[in-house]
Amino acid sequence: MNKYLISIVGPTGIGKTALSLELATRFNTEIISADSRQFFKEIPIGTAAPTADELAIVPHHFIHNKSIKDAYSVGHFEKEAIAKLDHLFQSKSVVIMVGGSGLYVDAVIKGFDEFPDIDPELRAQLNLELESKGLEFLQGELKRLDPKCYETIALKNPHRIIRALEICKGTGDPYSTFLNKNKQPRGFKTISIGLEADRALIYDRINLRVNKMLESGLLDEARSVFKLRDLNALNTVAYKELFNYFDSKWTLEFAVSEIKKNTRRFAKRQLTWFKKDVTTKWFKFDTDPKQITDYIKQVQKKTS
RNA sequence: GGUGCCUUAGCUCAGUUGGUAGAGCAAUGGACUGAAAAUCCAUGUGUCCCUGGUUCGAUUCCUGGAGGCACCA
Repeated sequence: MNKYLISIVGPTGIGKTALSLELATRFNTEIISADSRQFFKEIPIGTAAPTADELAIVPHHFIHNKSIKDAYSVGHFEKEAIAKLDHLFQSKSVVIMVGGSGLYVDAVIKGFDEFPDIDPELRAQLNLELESKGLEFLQGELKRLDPKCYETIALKNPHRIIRALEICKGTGDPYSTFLNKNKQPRGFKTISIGLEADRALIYDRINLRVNKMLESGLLDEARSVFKLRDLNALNTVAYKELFNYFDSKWTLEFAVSEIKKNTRRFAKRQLTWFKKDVTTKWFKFDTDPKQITDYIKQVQKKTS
């Protein structure tokens, strides 16, 4: 019997959570989250994680299961998510995945190449070198250690360069030699559902949602993690802007408008990523879930 | 009512000694293999308020008008 992962994608605030609850109920199944910030239990409001009421309707996985203090990355997530799916598919033929983070969604659906774990000290050191010697120095290092990667990488992007270098230095082998190995085939088929709306409407919904977050206590939440501000998990829209307000660098009004702006830009980047997958079937955000259910059943019939 | 200043991109403004224009921000498009709500790349946006006049040519100079601001009444 075929196993199906229903992957729901779309820009932030478009209604993925609501649709996932509907579909999970209709298919009598559970939900996997592929959202790089909703893992963290300390920051539920600013990440628009499902509420306690919503979590009570359907069992969720990878929501509030980590602390912002945990070192966590897409590689860990891929392994945990696949293990969870294997388990769920023992009793379910359909599982729902809701994803706001394109890289995390692809990690589950398409898989990644294997990389050894790298000592975090190495990245810290490279970041210091970036500051003291500049990006050009790191580019030169990469050219020396992995000329093939140097040809194709975004040379002005420090994160990309540092990632490649930490693999080169940490393993002794060029980064590019780890890429495009045979990936493990997935034991399930994926049906990808996208939610869309006019850009102006997406932006309106984002602006409204930020206001709602503030009403729900976003300020207190941000204040409660303020002293941990350097953690990567808090390099996140809403928190980083409010930290500037707490520092008295920005007024609250300005911080809020920056949160809205940066959330809009985030939504745009999500759309750019998700539009690349031509297998995704796009629906208007307010489409009747029954119609989407019918589409899924149709695809199941065709591919079984 | 009088006097002065202003009106140029979505916003704030610069500029053209007369040859139809450019910054910042916003916006838009894109990239992405363990930082991804991260990080990085690329790109314009126009009745230069309206109306006549002078001029080969006016957004620029002049007349008149409209709107805004300030001061004086």
